[in-house]
Amino acid sequence: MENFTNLPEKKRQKIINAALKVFGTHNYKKASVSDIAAEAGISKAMVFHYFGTKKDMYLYLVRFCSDILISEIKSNFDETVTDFFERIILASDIKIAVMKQYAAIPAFLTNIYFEEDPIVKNDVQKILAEGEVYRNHIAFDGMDVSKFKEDVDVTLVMKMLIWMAEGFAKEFSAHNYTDLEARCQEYYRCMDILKSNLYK
Amino acid sequence: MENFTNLPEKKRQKIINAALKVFGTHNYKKASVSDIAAEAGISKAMVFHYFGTKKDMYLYLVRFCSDILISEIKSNFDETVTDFFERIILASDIKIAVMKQYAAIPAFLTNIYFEEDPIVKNDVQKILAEGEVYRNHIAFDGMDVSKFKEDVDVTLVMKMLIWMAEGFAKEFSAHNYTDLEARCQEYYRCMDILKSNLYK
Amino acid sequence: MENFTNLPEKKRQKIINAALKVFGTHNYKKASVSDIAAEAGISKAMVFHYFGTKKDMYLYLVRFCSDILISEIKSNFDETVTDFFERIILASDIKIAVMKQYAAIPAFLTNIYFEEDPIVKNDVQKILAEGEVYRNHIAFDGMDVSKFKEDVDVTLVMKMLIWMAEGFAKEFSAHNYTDLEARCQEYYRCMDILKSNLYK
Amino acid sequence: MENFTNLPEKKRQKIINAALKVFGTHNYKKASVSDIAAEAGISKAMVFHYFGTKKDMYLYLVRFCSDILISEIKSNFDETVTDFFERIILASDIKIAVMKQYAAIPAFLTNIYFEEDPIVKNDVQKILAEGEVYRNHIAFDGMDVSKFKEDVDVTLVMKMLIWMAEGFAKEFSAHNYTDLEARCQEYYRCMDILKSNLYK
DNA sequence: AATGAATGAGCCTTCATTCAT
DNA sequence: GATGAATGAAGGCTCATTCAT
Repeated sequence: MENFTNLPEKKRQKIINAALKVFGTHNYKKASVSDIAAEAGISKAMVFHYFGTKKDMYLYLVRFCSDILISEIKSNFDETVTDFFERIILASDIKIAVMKQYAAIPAFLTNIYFEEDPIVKNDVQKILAEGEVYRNHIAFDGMDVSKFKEDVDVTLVMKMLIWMAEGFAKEFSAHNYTDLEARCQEYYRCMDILKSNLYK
Repeated sequence: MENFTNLPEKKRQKIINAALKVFGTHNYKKASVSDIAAEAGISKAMVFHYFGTKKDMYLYLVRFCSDILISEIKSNFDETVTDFFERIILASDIKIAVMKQYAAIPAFLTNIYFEEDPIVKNDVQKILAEGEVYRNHIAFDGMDVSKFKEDVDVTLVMKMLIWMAEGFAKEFSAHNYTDLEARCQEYYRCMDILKSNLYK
Repeated sequence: MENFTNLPEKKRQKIINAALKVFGTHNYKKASVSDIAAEAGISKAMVFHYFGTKKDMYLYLVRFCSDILISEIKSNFDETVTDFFERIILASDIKIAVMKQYAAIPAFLTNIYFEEDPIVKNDVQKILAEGEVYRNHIAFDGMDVSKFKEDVDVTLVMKMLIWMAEGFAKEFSAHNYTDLEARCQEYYRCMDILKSNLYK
Repeated sequence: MENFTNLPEKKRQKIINAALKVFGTHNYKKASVSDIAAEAGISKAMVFHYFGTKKDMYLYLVRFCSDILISEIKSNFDETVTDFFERIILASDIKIAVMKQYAAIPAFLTNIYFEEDPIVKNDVQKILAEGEVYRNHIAFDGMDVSKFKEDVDVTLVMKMLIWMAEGFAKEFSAHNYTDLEARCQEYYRCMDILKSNLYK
C-alpha cells in the first residue's frame, strides 16, 4: 500500500478520482481494473503494484472517503448548535461539503452502501462502522429536544428524518446527482414543516 | 417461456424464489445463472431451457413482480378511503402484503430500480411503466387533503412520505427482511405523529 | 435403425428431406438435431430414437444418397454408348436425374464432399468408396478412345474433364443451384469444343 | 490488433499457420479458438488478447491472405506476356508461389470462398472485393486471343480453365497439399493439349 | 518502477444425448 | 412409440491476477 501512499499528490489524486468514478459507475464486481487503469492513465499492472488487489484498492477507497467525511465532521461540526433541527441541517451541510471535494464521492458512497458482493460487504461495513461514532455523534449528542410538544416521541422523529435522508439521497442518486442545491431546498422546507408543527 | 410456465406450481415457486434472491442480492451482470440454478436445485442448462436467456429470465421476473403488485392493488385498493393518511396506510398495507408472498421481492425491486446495465435498463423501464398507472392511482387520485392546516404544503408532505418509505424499505432490506411487523409499527406511529400535528 | 426403416414411406421421406436440407445448409457440426426435428415436424428425441446418433443419421443419409446414385446409374447407364464424350454426357445426365429426385441431395452431396469433421470424414469416405466402382465404371470402362488424335493423352483429357466437373459443380453450388439447364448447356458446349478439336 | 502485429515474426507465423490450418480444416462456426490456441501452443485467452474476437481473427486472416496474394501479383505479374496460355500459366505460377509461403493458405481460401456464416460473410466479401481488381487484371486484361482457331469460343475456353483450376485446387486439397510440383506438371500438360489443338 | 504478456477461472450459452413418463 | 425434461461438455469471451523484462 505504501507503493501508493508514497506517490506524488497529483498522481494519487488522479488515480483516486479514476477509481472513485469507475466504482461509482459500476458495482464492485463489474468495475474492471482495466477501466480504472485506463481512466487514470496508468497500466493495469500498476494498479496491482500500488494496491495489491482489486479488493484492497476498493477498501482503501472506502476508508479514504470515510476519513474525509470524519475529518469534515471534526472540523465543521459545531456543538454549540443544540436545536434539534438546526443540528440536522448542520449535519446535512457537512455531508454536502464532502460531496463537493471529490466529485465522484457521492456516487461511490451510494454504491458501497448498496454493494452486496460478499467479497467486500463485511469489510466495508467494518470500515463504515468505525466512523459511525462520529456520524451518530453529530446527530444525537447534546441535542436540545425541549421545544418539542410533550406528546411527540423524539426518537421516532429522529427515525423519520433518517429515513427521509435515505430516501432523499436515493432520489438524488437516481437523478444522476443533479440540482443539488434545488433538491436541498425541498429537503429543508420539509424540515421547516416539521419544525413548525412539532414544536410547541 | 412456456417451458417454465407449464412447470408444476411448487417447482416454479422454488425457481422464482431462487432467482429473486440472487437478482436481489447482486446486480444483473453479476447475478450468475449458475448461482440461481444451484439455489433452485436444478442444472444451469435448465434455466436456459426454461427462459432462453439470462435477460429473458430477468425481464420475466420484473414482469412477474409488477403483476403481483398490480393484482394486489386491484384487489385491495379501496377508493372510498379518501383521507390522506389512511390512503397512505392502505397503500403501505398493499406493499406489505406483496412482501409476504415472495420474501425476496423487495430486494429485487430495489435492485431493478437501481439497475443501470444497458442490456436490461430500457426493457425494465418499459415493463415498470405499464404498471405506473396503478401505483400513481393509489397514491394521488381523489385524496382528501381538506383536513390539513392551511399553511401546510401537502405536496411536500407527500414527498416526505415517499422519502420515508424509501428509507424504511432500505432499512428493512439492510436487516435481511426481518421483523416486518415490528418495523411497520414504527412506520405507522410516525405517520400518526404527522397526522396529529399537521391536521387541523 | 429399423425404428426408422419401418416407418411409413411418407414420414420417412419427410424426415429424410428435412435432414438433407439441414445437413445441406450447414456442415455436420453446425447442423443441429433440433433443427432437423423441427423441420420434420417431430420431436428431437425421436430423431435419436430412429437413428441412435446424429452421426448415425448422417451416415445413413450418405449411404441413402449414394444408393440412389448407384441405382440411377445401374438403371440408366448404357454401355453401348462407347464414344468418349457421349459417355461423359451420359454420366452427367445421370447425376442430373438424381438431383431432380430429392431436391436437397445436391446441396447435401456438396457438403459431404467438403465435410472435414474428423468425426464423420473417414466413415463418409468409406461409404462413398463403395460406390466408387460404379462411378468409375461409368466413366472409364470400355470407352472408345480411337477417335482421338494420336498425340493426345486421353488420360489427361479425362483428368481435365473431372476437374472441370468439380469446378462446374462448385460454381453451380455457389449460385444456389439455380439455372441447372442453362449451366449444363455451357458445360456441354465446352465438351463440344474439346470434341471438335481433339478428335481426328 | 497491434497486440498481434507487434509480436515477434516467428511467433506470429506460428499463430497464423495454426489459425489458417484450423480455419482451413473446419468452417468458421466449427473452428474453435481452443483448437487454434492449442495448435499454436498458446493459451486460449491470448488469442483474444491478440485479436479481440474470433471474428476479428478470421477477418484478419482473410485480409492477410488477400494481401499476400495481391503483393505476389504486383511483384510477379508481367503484362508483356500477352499470349493466352502463357498468361494463364503466369497467373498459376503466382498462385503456386503463394501456396509455398503459407502451406495452409489454399485450404483457407477455399473455405472462405464457401463460408456462408452470416456473421462473417459480408465482411469477407468486402475484403475480397478490394483485391478483385488485381485478380481480374491478371486474367483478362490485354490477352492476345488472335491465335485461336476462328470457330473456338474463347469465353468458353476461359470458363473451362477456371473450372479446371477449381477442380485442381480441390484435388490438391483433398490430398493434403502434397506433391505440389508433380500435380502442377499435370495441370500444365493439360494446358499444352489445349494450346496445341485450339490454336491455329 | 513500470509494462505488456500470459493465464486460469468463471460466465453465458448451445447442443448432443439420456431419462422418466 | 413418443415426448419434454434434464444434463454435461464444450465454446466464445472477460477479467483479476501473476510474471518476465
